[in-house]
Amino acid sequence: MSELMNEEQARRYTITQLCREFDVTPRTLRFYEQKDLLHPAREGMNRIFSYRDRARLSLILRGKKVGFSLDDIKEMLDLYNLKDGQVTQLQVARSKGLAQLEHLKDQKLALDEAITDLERAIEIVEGMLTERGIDTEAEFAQAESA
Amino acid sequence: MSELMNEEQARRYTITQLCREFDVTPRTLRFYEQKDLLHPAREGMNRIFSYRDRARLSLILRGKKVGFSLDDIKEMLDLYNLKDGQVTQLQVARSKGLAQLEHLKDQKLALDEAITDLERAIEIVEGMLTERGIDTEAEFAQAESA
DNA sequence: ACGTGTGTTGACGTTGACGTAAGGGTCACT
DNA sequence: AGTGACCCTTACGTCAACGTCAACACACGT
Repeated sequence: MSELMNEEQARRYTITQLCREFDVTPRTLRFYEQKDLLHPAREGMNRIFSYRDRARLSLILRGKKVGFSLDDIKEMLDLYNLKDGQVTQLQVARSKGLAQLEHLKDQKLALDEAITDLERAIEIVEGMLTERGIDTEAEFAQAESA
Repeated sequence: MSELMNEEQARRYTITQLCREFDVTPRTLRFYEQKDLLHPAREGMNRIFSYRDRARLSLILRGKKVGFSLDDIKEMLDLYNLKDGQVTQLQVARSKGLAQLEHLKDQKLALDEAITDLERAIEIVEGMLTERGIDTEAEFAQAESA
């Protein structure tokens, strides 16, 4: 490979480069382009991702990690271009964030409830088993994935 | 015996009765029948759900609540009929329960991480907004500037 | 010239749990 | 006889976020 990395070339990424860096598949990046989340240029047939694309991808994945839908993410990302000092974008992001946060907290409540429910159910089942003279202690978790 | 039979016979449910009681739609019960989770009898064209069906539905919904898939639920429910003192059924239920419990706990860890991530992100956004002289103190939001 | 590796483009499949449409029957009241 | 409530059927649609092909293009090294 060439030793000189001028700035322009440093800010260009091929699809597999980005895939490796962010651990996603090419299909995913093409999907994001199709969804208008990324806008890679073309060189012949091949996609060329810019530094901006890379930054957007990073934001997309972070957004996904906290449970935003791709549509939500697109909405927030699109506001980058409005340039009213980015205030609108920030306000939208904040409001969406607060909503999502509430959503996550609701999920957490439901999840905690599910966990205690399930724990209690398992205890009942184990009680029924020991009643029948079957040992349920110190067994290895039978990792039976069907 | 005859009185008991009468009581048993009295426990017949139409589709909408069960729907109202468990807050599900008719489509759902038909779907469960199609998936072999419920086995209502017919009277003419109409489904007649027995007390057993009602009990199964209750179990189905409880299973769903703790995150079991319908396939898992079916597997466990089907073991009711094997009658080896129900030991097999209990053992399968226990093992599936433990697996699902681990799954839920994993989810909980991810969820907690997502929540703190999102909280931090919101703080950053709010910081950027107050920097721009915009008020972020919403009326019902509990988040105050630190 | 050849294979290998990397890229491209659709188009269809997957998963889970149903929803919806479209059409029609039966029954009790009024 | 009409109205409305309830019931049935089959079949296709939905959502999210991709996965999985198939078929084809291009460059590189040998």
